[in-house]
Amino acid sequence: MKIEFDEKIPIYLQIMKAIKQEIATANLKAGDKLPSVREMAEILKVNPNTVQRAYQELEREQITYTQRGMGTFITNDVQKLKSLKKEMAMELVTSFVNEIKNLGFNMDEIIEIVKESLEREVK
Amino acid sequence: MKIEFDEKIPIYLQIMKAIKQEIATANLKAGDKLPSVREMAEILKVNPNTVQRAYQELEREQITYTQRGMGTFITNDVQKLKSLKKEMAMELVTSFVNEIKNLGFNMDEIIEIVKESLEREVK
Amino acid sequence: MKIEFDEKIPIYLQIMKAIKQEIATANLKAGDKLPSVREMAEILKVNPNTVQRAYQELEREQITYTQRGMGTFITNDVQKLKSLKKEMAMELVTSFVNEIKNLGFNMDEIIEIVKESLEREVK
Amino acid sequence: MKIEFDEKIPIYLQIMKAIKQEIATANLKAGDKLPSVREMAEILKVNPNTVQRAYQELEREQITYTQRGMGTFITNDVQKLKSLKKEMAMELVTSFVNEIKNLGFNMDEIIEIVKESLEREVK
DNA sequence: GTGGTCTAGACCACT
DNA sequence: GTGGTCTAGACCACC
Repeated sequence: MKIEFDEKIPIYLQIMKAIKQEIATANLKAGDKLPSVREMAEILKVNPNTVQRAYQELEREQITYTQRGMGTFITNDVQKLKSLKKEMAMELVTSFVNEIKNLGFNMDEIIEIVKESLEREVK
Repeated sequence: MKIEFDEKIPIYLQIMKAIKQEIATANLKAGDKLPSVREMAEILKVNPNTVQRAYQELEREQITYTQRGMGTFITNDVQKLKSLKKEMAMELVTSFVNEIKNLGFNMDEIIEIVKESLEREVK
Repeated sequence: MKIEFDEKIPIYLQIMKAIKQEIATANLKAGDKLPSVREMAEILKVNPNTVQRAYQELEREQITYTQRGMGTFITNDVQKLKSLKKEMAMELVTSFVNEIKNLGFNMDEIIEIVKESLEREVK
Repeated sequence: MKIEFDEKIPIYLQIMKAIKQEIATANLKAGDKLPSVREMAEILKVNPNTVQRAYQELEREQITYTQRGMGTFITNDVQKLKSLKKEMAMELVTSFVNEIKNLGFNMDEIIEIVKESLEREVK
């Protein structure tokens, strides 16, 4: 796992997001062990406390759980994991749609520019 | 102008964004006068320093200019204003497309969920 | 505010508890400002980060809210504050009753020893 | 013996407590043999090291003793066992009374809510 | 001045 | 080796 850190956003949030993406794309699955706090800190060239913070918040969101002295693991609640992907997508889409509407685009125009953008990526 | 402030994002950024949206939707046009710092602060129930900061940044981006003793005005550079809308849209779209791809969706799925989301809004 | 720290329990939890007690006893009321992180750290002879952690958790429990650059305040949700005292009392009582029952005491005996204990305190 | 483990409290402490409760309720009596470390670990679905630690601490408190090759036994010091129950009860009561007072309840109120709680349990 | 984040380094308890 | 907590000290953005 590599992350291009955006200076403007707290690192621990970016770590959380990266892990959630790994889950959404099924690179991380139910029950999988995350790298230890220290390992992950090493990998990301970041202070262990920062990783600790990210793991802590993930646990609070019940995306992970920790076993004392054993490590941190992805939750076994498969339902939770499924809905996670859906939720993340929904949040992205609705906030995008809202914002773009605020700029005064109508439905057809929105579809249009999304398509354009996608085609550009292909090239 | 009313803003639902998101506590997690700097208020001055949210003010800037709102003003840019007003421009994009042509509610604010070239040469229009913005409310004075104090008025705006009053309207938004916000510290005048915060409005000041927003205006300052807008000027740095050459979206507004100030005339001593007269107030702050939208730039007369119509070209600038047109490209503003385009830029904002492009930024929204590309970042959205990137993020949603990171969740493992492919092009067709993306178009699909955007359409779904738009239809839901209509109802 | 002074706290006799119990070495065995995380300091930030003890700070949270102390603040909750201040609320329960109405020493802190809705809207009151808490000492700044640094002030409180000074008062309690504790690292600011530790106070920060306590304040953060209190905010997550919606017992406080923060205003950027202004400080940390007790929530204005009076209902929340009322229920807080009740909840804390309930939790104490039920866990106490459960534990003491586990030791094999019956209802009359429990009442008895509580009374004894209270009388002893009086002297 | 089954234990609902609270993740936040050291498991060995919870095991110790459970055993003490068995003693207090006379399910375990002077001279009784405890399950072997391995058996207990099997029963509780716990690491043997953890059980080992619990047994060790109980011995340090002179609540149990071990006989080489024979196993771990409840002490024969009946006096010790009797006082154990009393001590545990006292500790529970005094800490409960202190805490509830800190919430601003007076003696009558305390008796009142304990009674309420007990009646609720009966139903 | 205010809270928020981060690093560096340390100690502890649990497995 | 694992996570959890704490200190010390620093920098930043916001009001």
